[in-house]
Amino acid sequence: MSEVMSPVEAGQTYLELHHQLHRIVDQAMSSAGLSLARAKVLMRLDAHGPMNQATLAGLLGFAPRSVTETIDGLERDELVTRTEDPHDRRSRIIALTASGRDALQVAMTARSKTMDEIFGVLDPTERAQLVALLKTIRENLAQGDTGCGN
Amino acid sequence: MSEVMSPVEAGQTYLELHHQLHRIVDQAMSSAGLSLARAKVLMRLDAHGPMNQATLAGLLGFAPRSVTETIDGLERDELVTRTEDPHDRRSRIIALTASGRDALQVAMTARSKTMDEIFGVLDPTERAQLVALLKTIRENLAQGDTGCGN
DNA sequence: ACCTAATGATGAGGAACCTCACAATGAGGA
DNA sequence: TCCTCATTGTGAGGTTCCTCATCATTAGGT
Repeated sequence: MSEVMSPVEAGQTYLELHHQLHRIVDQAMSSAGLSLARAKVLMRLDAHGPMNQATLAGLLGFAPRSVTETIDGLERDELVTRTEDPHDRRSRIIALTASGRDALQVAMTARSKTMDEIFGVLDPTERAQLVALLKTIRENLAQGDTGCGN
Repeated sequence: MSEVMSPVEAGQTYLELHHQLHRIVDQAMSSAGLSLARAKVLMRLDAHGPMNQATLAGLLGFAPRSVTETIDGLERDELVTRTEDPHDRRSRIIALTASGRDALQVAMTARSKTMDEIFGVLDPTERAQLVALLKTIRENLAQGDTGCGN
């Protein structure tokens, strides 16, 4: 415990949690009707309003191709609409529908509940600590990468 | 910063990093010849010796079906072998080959380098803190779930 | 011995990511 | 104008995960 903590050991611990945590959150949200991936998209649309897929890809840190696919599904389920952009005939504007907004709300409730279960075991000070550490990592990540971060 | 840190906010930060971090590590390792997923399997085999797929699934926290698929690939590339279990005709024993061991070594080097880049920005005390927090989360996770954790 | 239940692996099918290649469009310079 | 280059979205194809159904085998009770 008080041994020297190598980056590799830290990474090991992180990666072990990684998989489990993602699955737990995704499962909880899927049960509520929206997978984590879909919710991520809808959250952005809710926060920033309608936008084209390229912008969405930038915000999410996804490849454009991945956005196409996710939107395909969301459109099929009528949670978003894809309309032409009058100013640029290449681009399609994605917008939340009313059902999309409803679904998002339900999913976010489930999400919060799951987050409480997972991160509620830490006290507020510990959570602040954790977030500070993660942000430090994120900041120094942004250097050599795609730079989409947030 | 000194605001109250809610579980949801902490989770938000965690999930944002999640995707990026996974991709960075996976890409680095893939460039070195072994994807993260494949390396995970090979690491377990290296650490625990030959075993059947169910055991492997338990150790990894994967669904058995996922192990079958990953092993298919590894076997195709001759990094592992699948042999009959003389004591149980349902089961197949997975074992590392020499090439598998070599590939793993190369991949682990790449992995370490990437971990250094990511977690090296924290000092040892911070890393210890991070690991402690993650372990706290993991411990309390094990209650309601598959219980494969490590 | 037999019948039932648990277990090991896999087929089928799906979701969420990716890269690479490409058509259509837009934008800017010569 | 026209030529080139960047950008938007998507087809094609791959990987890594999943669940659910199924088959073969083993194990356990009676």
